[in-house]
Amino acid sequence: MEYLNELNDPQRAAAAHLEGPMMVIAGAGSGKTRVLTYRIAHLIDNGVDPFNILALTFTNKAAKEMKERIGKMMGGNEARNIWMGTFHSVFARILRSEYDKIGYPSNFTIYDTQDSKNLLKAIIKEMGLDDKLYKPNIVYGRISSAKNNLISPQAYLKNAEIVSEDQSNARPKMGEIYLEYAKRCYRAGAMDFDDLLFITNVLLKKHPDVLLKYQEKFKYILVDEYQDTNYSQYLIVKRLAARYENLCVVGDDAQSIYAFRGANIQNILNFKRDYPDYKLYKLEQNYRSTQTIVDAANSIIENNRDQIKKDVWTSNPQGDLIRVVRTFSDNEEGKYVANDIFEGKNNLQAKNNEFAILYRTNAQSRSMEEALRKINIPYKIYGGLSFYQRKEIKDLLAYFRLAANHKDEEAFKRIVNYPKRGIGDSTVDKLIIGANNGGASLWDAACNPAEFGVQLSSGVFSKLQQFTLMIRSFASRLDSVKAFELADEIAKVSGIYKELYADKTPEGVSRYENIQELLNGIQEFTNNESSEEKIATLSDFLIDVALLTDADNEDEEDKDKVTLMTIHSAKGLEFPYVYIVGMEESLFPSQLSISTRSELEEERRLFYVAVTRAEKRCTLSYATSRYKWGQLQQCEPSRFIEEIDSKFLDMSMANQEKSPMHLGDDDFGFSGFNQTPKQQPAYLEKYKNQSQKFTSGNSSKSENTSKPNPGFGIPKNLKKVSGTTKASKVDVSKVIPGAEVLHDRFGKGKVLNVEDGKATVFFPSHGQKQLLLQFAKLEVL
DNA sequence: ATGTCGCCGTTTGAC
DNA sequence: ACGGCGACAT
Repeated sequence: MEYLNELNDPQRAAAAHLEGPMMVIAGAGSGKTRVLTYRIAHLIDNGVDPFNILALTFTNKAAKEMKERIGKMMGGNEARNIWMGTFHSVFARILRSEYDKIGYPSNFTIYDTQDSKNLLKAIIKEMGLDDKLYKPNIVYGRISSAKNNLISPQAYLKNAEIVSEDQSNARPKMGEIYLEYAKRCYRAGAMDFDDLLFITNVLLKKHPDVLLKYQEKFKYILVDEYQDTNYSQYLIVKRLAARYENLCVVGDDAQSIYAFRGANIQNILNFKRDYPDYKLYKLEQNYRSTQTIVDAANSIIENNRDQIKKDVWTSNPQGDLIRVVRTFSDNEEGKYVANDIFEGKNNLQAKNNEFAILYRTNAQSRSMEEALRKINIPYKIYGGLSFYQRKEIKDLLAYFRLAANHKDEEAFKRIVNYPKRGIGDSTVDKLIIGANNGGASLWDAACNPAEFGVQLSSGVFSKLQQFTLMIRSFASRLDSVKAFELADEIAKVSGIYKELYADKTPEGVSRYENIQELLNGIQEFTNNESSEEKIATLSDFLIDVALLTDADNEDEEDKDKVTLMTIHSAKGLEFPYVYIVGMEESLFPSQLSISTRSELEEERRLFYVAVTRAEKRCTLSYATSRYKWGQLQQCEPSRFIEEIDSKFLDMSMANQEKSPMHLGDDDFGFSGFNQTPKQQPAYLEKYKNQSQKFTSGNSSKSENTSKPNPGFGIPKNLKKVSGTTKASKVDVSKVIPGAEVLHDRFGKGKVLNVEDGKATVFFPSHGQKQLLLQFAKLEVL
């Protein structure tokens, strides 16, 4: 037990806590994972059976890492028997074993977000509702938050407050959609992510014997990232812990950044109410960052009203000031960061993987990527479309799913005519109607169309039969054949392999490679999970796959690369040198999150998370202009920069007259239009004053923009549109100067001149902008 | 039954 | 700017 000596006093106290409810409030970098792992080891050393421990995390990765750490500490196989995983994976497992109590098949499908939205889209269409009003995203969000708050469709329909809310949003049918959606999921033997938690709650509530069984099993419960739990998760934990109250929750209210997806910070604040005799441990010593970074982060979070009082400190050296860098454009910001990393590698003797570039939105990665690529710095990007969400992967997985669960409606629809086999939309529509009328699954209707009143031509009927026969033949070997063997066969027999192989476009090649990668993964799974007693089957693979994400397979080659990611995905990570880019109003804090205090405070916590990722040096950068949705926008520095106590800031890079870097040739996208003031077309002169007026308001806040746009003879808010990619019904070159035109997004404008098939148009209605248009969709008025 | 065009949406995102 | 998807045309 000497490992407890590796901890500081509060850490040790928390890790040594054996019985009764406890909460650990852990400041950034204070060793919270360490406490969790040491406590689990300590429990086992004190005679607790690993089978009686449940540890819940927010990502598979976190669970895996913790398991490995405990395994290393304890030696032997003790750690293997701990139930450790995400809420979803742990309770999916329980639901599969208690399937008879909940009326689902044990091999129920898990619908991912896309499946759910597709089903909702279909339902909205079937109900004859306006899909402009009932947008799948909105409906899904509404249903999701209902489920996370344990509101069933029936309760939803009866809830006066909700009903009137939907009514005032002109969406009175929301409850009916929810009800139909729930029915259809049930009929398809499918649960969505929220169902996994919702139905677990139902199970534990309706079946006291089951509840008791798991209360007895999980005598010790630990929950990581407690600030990120939603109500549904909170209640599961509360129910399970009710008997023994050996509950340990760990979190940091200052790092709660997921309220937008249902996380409820109140869960931390309410712990005291639920367990009055709980013990509170505060981890306040930061081991990660320099004093400057810790103090600066504290000065940021001080601006929040809602927080648990704590005093994060460090005994680390003072370190460098936080550098604030201003550039003139997003591209230049990229160049600055790339260059600075390049220099840093030399001056600091640092490796690529010691640098991270963090941003608020994924779209910001582009300018960073370009700049890094130009000077050959290897990097890796997190985020974007996950491997498992790619179309080709979902297609192949749909074959597996349908084989395992014939009732899976979304899988059926996805592959019944993919690859093309002559079963078109009209056939599927007929089957859906038949199935709905008979209250049966799509599969049942497909097998016996006549029974459900579906008239099909004999040709289509036999094609359907071939299809169902094929699926059945896969199904017959699901549990007897090695996973890889069957998966490979399905890829071939279904025609997917051939279809993708034939496509020689770059995208097609990459799709083909993705399929191969999936098959490789299944091969690996087959080898790893097979034992002498049991082979790993495709059924086994399917149980895991719905809950897997990209982070679960890390590449070896990615080891020494600069990391690019959103701040959200950086939570829990640390890097010696961190760049937080795009420190601009409207971007960070996001335009969409500044209307209420709580939203703004969440953005601020996000900033706190970003700064506390840095160990040695933190750099903030902002651009004074950047492209957003193809439009050049003027930007002002983020309010968050001002919130940091200025004694921690090095502003020298923000106050320079000229950019610290050479201006790029094309940073402003004005080429051919703006070379010298002399060449400036006369017609611009008369708009100049107007335009300057418009811009001055924008840049007033920063004192450093005495020369906002040196060397350019036209007002900086004028902009060139290089032309919409998809050319055009209207030939712009035919537009006559002086004509009034209507543009599809900039509204009414006046044509100033036409040259080389490009029209220069002035749009007073659109922020006083003048646009150079080529191939634009213009209507002459 | 398959291809083309235009419109939508575009903060953050695990499971 | 740009990708995805659905409506519409071929």
